[in-house]
Amino acid sequence: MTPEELSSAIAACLQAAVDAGDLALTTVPAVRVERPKNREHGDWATSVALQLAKPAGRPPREIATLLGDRLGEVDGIASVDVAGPGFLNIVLDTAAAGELARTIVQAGTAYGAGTTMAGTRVNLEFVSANPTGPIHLGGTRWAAVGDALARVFTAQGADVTREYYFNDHGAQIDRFARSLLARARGEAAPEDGYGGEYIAEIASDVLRLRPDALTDPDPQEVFRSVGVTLMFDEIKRSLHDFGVDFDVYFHEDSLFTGGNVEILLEQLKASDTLYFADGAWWLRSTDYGDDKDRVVIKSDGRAAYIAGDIAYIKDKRSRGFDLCVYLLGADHHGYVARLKAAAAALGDDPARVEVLIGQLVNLVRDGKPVRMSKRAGTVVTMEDLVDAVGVDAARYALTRYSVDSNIDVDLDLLVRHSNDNPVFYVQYAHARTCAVGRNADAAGVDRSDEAFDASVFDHPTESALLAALGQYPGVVAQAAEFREPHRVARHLELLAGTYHRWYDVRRVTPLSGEDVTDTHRSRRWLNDATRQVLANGLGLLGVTAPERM
RNA sequence: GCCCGCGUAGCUCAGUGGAUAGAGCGUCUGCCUCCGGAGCAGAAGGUCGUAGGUUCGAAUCCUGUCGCGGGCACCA
Repeated sequence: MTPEELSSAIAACLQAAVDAGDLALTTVPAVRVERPKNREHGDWATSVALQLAKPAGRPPREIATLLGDRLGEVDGIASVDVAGPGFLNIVLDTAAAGELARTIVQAGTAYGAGTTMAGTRVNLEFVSANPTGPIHLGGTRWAAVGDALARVFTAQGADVTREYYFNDHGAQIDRFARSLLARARGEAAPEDGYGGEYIAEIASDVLRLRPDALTDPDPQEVFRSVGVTLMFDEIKRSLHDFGVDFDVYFHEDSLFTGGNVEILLEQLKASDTLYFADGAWWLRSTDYGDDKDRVVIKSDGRAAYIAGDIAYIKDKRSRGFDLCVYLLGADHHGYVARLKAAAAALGDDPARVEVLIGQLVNLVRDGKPVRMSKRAGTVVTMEDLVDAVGVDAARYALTRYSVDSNIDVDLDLLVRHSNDNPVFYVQYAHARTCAVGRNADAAGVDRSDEAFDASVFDHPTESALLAALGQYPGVVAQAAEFREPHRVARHLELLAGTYHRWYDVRRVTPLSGEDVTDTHRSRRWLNDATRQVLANGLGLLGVTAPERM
């Protein structure tokens, strides 16, 4: 019995109590069951009776007793106790709890998948770094988190499009082009331009592809178009090597071709969300929490930057997405209100635009913060990080924290103590399950259906392991609901620890001289179920699940 | 000044209003005569920044306050 099934059973008992007139409730709430910290409190516990005390107008313990009596009759539940102020502590039949091992093995890679987002078409935009340089640490964090989030959404049945907004339109690109040109001519970088070795490399690559670049009538344009393409190819390659491939690379430039933005702006003037003042057209972004309204059409009649954002949202929605999610760094948090207002200006429901703000990554060296600067060349790139610790460790380390937290990355420390990364703890647990499986095969401990006897799982570590396995689907659903893939990583760490403790006290393969029994065979199921969940979870994070380390 | 996020063990961080607040790293003590010691068992270590409030119950919700990070253009 999984926590979800137990939760449904409790809800059913509540409904039955209401139907029988034992309990006065207008609505039966969602029932949350949790794993008590204290094992004395049973396998699972719920505080639903405490929550219902007020609406039902009854003392919590009375409700708990009434509910517990009904719950005790449910198949698979061994006992129900009322404790403390009105908690219900539930103990499952060993066999009912253990059945989960078989369920998981049979479900395979599908275990943990859900349907909470079934049928939802989601556009998930992340990274979207300007093609004026390689992806740095911050972008790397969003690549890891965004891709994991996409996988989590997909696991909940969503149809996800990973999208990268390619800013190839504005003044920063011009600065980039001028920087390349200056370098090719052997001049110093422009005052507002970009430094760094990569500029020299790209400049020389441009010259190799276009030997005539410097003598072209418009050399800067040559460096712009070829340079941006080269830079973008490099970004794509870094992302690919990082295990992140986008479905759509959207070029900002394409919004402006054919005068589409101008046409849109004319239409927008009719929107109540826009108004005319001081010679310009403004977006009422303050209605969505902005500090001030934003200019959409400047007084010179030209489109402001935000016009592109509006056109982009329109484009996304016209492609049929139900939900447009943006994953942005905290340095862009001012965008939230603007994007919501932009959706409203289009006559759209702002709730369809969801902006996730993640805190920034700090570069630290010897415990001291180092300011990253493209100009100064003190940027740590995605490639630097991967070179230092590898893709698995990098992705895991960037995904296991809440995006609400700033994280520090100390490259020197990472190189020195790369085993500190909990990814190895989790991967090791997976490799161990595989090793146990190999040994079991060699000893003839097969996994036949008729040999499975869940009632042998009578050790506390087995109860704990089954509980952790049972919680996994709920964790994935929560990760999707709250857009927090780090929950998956944290649960895998819990599961790995639980597995190690079980491994320490229970053998799958018999000692030499002993016979293979159904106890061993049943444990094989549990071992393999654990392997499956670890593999599924690591898969959601884009981290490999090695069979050997 | 205004807005957003954060403040939990020495360090890095988990913690959908519930029972005795957790993990990893670090420190200390044990465990390899049989499935992987990249592991396990145990110990030490906390006024959950701070002051109030709401609640039967607050690390969690609300308000003030202090500290840290970020943002506040007719730039893009």
